Amino acid sequence: MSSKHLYLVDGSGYIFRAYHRLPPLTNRHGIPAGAVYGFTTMLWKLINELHQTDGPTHLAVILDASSKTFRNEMYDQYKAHRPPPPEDLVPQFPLIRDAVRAFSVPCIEELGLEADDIIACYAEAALAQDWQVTIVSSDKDLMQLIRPGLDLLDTMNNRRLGREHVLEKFGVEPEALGDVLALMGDSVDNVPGVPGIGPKTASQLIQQFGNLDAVLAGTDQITKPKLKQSLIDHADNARLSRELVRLKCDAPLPEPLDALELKGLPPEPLRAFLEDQGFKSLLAKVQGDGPATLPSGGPTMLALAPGAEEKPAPVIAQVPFNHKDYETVVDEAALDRWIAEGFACGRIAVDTETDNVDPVRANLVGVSLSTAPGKACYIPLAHIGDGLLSETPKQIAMDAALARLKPLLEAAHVLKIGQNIKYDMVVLSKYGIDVAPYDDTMLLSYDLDAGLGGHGMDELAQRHLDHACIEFKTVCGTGKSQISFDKVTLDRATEYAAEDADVTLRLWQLLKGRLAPEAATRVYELIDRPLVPVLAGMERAGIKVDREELARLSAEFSGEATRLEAAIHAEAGTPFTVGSPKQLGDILFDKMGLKGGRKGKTGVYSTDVTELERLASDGVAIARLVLDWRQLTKLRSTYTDALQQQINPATGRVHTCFSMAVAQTGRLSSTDPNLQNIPIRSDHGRRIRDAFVAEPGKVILSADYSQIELRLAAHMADVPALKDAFARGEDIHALTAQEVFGEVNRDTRARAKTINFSILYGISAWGLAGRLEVSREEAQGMIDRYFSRFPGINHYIAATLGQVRDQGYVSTLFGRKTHLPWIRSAKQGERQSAERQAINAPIQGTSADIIKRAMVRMNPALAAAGLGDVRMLLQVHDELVFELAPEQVEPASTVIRAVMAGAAEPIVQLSVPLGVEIGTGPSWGAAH
DNA sequence: TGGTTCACG
DNA sequence: GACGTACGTGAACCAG
Repeated sequence: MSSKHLYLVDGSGYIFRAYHRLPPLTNRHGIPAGAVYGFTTMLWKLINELHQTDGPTHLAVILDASSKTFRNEMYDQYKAHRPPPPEDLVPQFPLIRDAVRAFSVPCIEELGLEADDIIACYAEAALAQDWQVTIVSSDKDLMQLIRPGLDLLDTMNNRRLGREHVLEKFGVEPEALGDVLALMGDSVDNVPGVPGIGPKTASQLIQQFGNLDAVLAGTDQITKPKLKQSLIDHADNARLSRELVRLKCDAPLPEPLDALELKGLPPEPLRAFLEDQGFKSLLAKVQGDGPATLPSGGPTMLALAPGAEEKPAPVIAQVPFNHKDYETVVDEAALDRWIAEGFACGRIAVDTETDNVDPVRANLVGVSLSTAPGKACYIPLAHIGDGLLSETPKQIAMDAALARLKPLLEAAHVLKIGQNIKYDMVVLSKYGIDVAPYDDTMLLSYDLDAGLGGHGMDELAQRHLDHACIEFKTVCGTGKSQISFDKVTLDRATEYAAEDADVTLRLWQLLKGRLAPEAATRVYELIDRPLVPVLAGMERAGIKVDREELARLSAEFSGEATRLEAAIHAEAGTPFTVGSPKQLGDILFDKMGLKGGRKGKTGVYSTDVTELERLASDGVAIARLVLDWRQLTKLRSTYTDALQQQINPATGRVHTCFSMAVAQTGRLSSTDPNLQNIPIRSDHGRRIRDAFVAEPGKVILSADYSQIELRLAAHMADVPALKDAFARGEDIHALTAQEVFGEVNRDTRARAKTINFSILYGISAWGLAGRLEVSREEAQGMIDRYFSRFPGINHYIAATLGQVRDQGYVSTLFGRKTHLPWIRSAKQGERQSAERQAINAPIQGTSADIIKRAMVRMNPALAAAGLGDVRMLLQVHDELVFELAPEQVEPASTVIRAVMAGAAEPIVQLSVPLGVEIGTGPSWGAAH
């Protein structure tokens, strides 16, 4: 075997992938160059990576010279439906040839031949001389060439494709692949194939008969009548298709094989080319200046350039966990030693232990500290023993300990490191301590690894330190026998609490250094970290609810529900548990014999709102009754009853907890209670909002962004018609209705609204068809019209999908990443789900970034306007809720509107205005 | 505990 | 040609 190894790069595939992967960028001369940049990067990456393995000795890039080839003489419809290359791609072709030459690599094309044919010819010639051949492509036509000594390299997943791949994908040996391709045809290249035959059937037929001729000769053995007839009717098409997919491998070589020899990579021509185009980040990489750094001016391409994410995780020699080494601090001298140590280190991990998961209700029970891996202590402050046999253990007096800890926790030159430090801030603020400066390992993890797993401490310790933390429940128990932390013995408490601080410090050491190389500094420092004390303040503030009003609503909803239940039982002819989907399904579809299908793996009938609405519109009385019953019981159990329980007796208000590291996209979430899903859409529901009131002498002000996600989509996808409409303040759904349906009325506007949301969610024609209750074809037609009327959306989707497949994550305009590992799932459903998430996450996430920035700036802006006592209470994704004096409404509205509308700047300049709508009233409901 | 349903953006 | 039937959340309830 010769030691020579030829690499043939399918240049056309590279170009189109580069084009669709990158946004429309221009080079230093103002010429479109996104594809040039992408192509150059990919080629550099390829050569660089191959060089580090047992690399190629010969390499060439193969391009298509023209659109007309010998195949058009065989079949004039060949590739006839293929649209011409995009307008902004055409001027990039010559630049791409320049790029290849800059690498000192031959760039080969030949009139009348497609790149695939030239590749086949070179492959044939090289194999004849016993060379190894690798074709850099994932094109299925080229897979026909696979044989011993020849494989394909799919750079998208860095996979080698050989015989096994063809067998797995098409069920046949590579030699028989041409026959399969001929039967199935190719709608993109307009290879006719045989109608009704796709990859599955084609593969099955070839496996059964051996080859195409045998299939066509053996139709009498085929049992399915439709398939048999189609094969007989279109036998000629099948034979023609066989010739169209056959690669021509006997043409003379444009350059001799030896001319493809790789002579290293002379730096000068490449440097000159990159400099001329203004590809600075790539230039830096080529010159060995290390990985791409943060974006600095110029086009956005730096942020998209691959490379930085491929660093190996740093290996830190791990100090073992030994719980017996932790110190229980019970005298002031020992405490002073630890505090001095904290000042000396300049950073210290801190964790508080309390008697309640709700920080607003919690009392401080102890504090743990850590200054180095393995070195941690616990300072018990309010332990009371088990309350039965043991006595209250000896501890430092709370006041004395806090007086000593306060200077450390507030010292400007000592960094306090916490895991979910918002909790500790809320607790400590009740004791007059304002923790600052601070870092939060939960947020570090969230801003680096969103989408790769949870961000709780136990999970992070397992993932990064390979350490299983002592579980809270093994210390305090669970369920009825659970005890509060102040009843835990000091030695158990120390093991648990000090470990938390120890783990937090270790995690901080691992995660903090990743921020800059992984381009997460901006999101962490400018958005999430500064938001922590803002949210802590909102949680402490809480919002007043009118308990009596809630109780009245509960009683009213109860009464109505009881009446409805009786009516439902009467309709059903038997009493049953209306709240049981299983029993309801059996009553509706078995006993009453209504039409409806089984759903789900559990085999229960679906009785959800769409199903019941369908029945109700068919005049089924019980369906409407059940819907009304469900609404009332839902509102009562989830809201009017539960909220009364949630009122904090000490403050008379409800204090939600905002979670910063739960949502995959950067949004907040709200729990205990969830105040982000308080009803508003129904009349019954809206009355619940009226129970959220201002304290006497104050009013509620609600400010919400109007259609922020659609505006961001218009900006991010660069859609002129949508941007203009937003700039002029037009009704965007009406505009969409006009463009898609040609007229605006109630119905078309409602449908247009659905379509607009569908686009944000990355819907399929099937999904839209279901929502609008039209056929799949009609839905596809609407989507097509939408894409043609609003060009840019298409490109955004293609570029986003290319990006996520390439790098495994998508980013917001501010650089927040959402990792989507399922994008590489072998299961189609999981993959498609990840694709929809990829389309939505940058939009939803950018919106989340913007309102978070508004929140970070809000209190200082209000204070600067002399409105320091205006209180921000809630955030509901695109809405902020405030409590203020009536005379403050006017000046505060000005400040709030300005802060919210300008929240993206100066980091991001939007090409659409952000609209802010403000309302006020005695209650949250009235403020809308 | 998992499945179902439904409240919100 | 089969597949699936919109993105992101949290809470309550039923049934096993």
